[in-house]
Amino acid sequence: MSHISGVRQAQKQKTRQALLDAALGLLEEQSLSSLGLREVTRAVGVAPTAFYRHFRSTADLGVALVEEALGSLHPMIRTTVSPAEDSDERIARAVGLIAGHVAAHPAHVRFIARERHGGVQPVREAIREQLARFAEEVRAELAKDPVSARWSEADLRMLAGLYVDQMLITASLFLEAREASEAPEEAHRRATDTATRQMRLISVGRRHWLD
Amino acid sequence: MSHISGVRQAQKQKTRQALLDAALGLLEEQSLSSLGLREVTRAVGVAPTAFYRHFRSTADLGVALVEEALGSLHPMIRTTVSPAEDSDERIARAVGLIAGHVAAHPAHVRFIARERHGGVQPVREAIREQLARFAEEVRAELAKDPVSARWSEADLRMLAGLYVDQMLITASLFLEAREASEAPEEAHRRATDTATRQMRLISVGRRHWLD
DNA sequence: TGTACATCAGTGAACGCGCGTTCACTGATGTAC
DNA sequence: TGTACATCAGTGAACGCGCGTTCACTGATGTAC
Repeated sequence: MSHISGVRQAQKQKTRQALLDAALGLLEEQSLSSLGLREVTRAVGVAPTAFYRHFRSTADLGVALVEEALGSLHPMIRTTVSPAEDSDERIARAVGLIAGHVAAHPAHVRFIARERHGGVQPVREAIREQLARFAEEVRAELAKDPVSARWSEADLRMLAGLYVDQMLITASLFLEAREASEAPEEAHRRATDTATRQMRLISVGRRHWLD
Repeated sequence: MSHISGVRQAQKQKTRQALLDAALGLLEEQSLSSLGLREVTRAVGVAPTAFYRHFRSTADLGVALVEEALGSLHPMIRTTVSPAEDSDERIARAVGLIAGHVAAHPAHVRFIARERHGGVQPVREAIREQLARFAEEVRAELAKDPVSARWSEADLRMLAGLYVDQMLITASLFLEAREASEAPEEAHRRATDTATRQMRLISVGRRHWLD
């Protein structure tokens, strides 16, 4: 079995993951465009030159972080959108799922929010592509819903985009609440309240779209 | 009159503005957290040490850019929100105003989008404060509208926040359209279409909020 | 199983370079009389 | 108006430092027989 997994490959993978983890940690307090290769290797405890065995540049590492950060979002998005009825319970569950995701992966959420419009073009592009895939998934889920029966394709795409943007806004809001110097619990409560009301308004708009 | 304006003060102001303009230009291709003081002075053609006569650091310059970039938005926001009826013409005019603003000040829009969640804390904070002021202005305008007569304060604040976020999303969309390598005109048209549909959905939600 | 050779993840020295910051300075502008 | 002094925006040399990248290397892991 050693020729399938391989001690060497496993060790390499471990170092690669350590570089990704260290970079993600360092990116809590700066942007990718100012992240240094030596900073990352120093944090991991390997020689600077080891970096090149895994990534061509910090931009390249950033693209890998996009896959890692947004890969974990796919299941959550499906769960958030899929149920049929636009009930308050459904909205509460969606908001709770987003809050839970932010609590579980704050650094990933921060990275995406920061680099979505950040200074590193290949990373922006990678995020844009992944979000477009999310929007398409959401659109497909919405299309299944009887509520959307008479909706045009363009309207469905518009609504899917609105949902994806709203999820990111809500996630950012929860992230800011975590970082609030005073009363983060109160900030979290307010974030939940605002997100819930906004999603309700979008739901109301959806329900009456074809009136 | 020279002791009021002052040749010296005028020249200083001119250099300061040149530093701000040069920084804004450099920030089209990177984030503030990687912007170097020497880069900025080199672009202007002054000695690196001259920078300190105007700003304590690039973060300090960034805060000044926030004032400059968001100051110009206040009048636009008022015009966008103020009219009473939720007609399609009103939405078309709002989308047009945003598109015009992006065309007139693309670098300012990019700066705000990039640094809103960027790696420089004082700048994030300055943007957050300015956007909160915008949201409050919007809330006050909405409150005047008869449509909002029976709305709660919390609902008005929620809607104001939704409008502000939506304006930023729309502005980013127009910015991306400008940068689209292929068919930027087509991208602009699609941005207009998406933004219009999304604002319509929010309007529908608003109209039926108290149903 | 044992041996001989190949691979390749990680090393460590070295490089040239641009960075932010300090300091004493210069000379045009401003002020007092 | 003219003179003598004060102010202060911008200068330029110098500093120590960390950066990204190159290169030949080492030694553990993998492969062939």
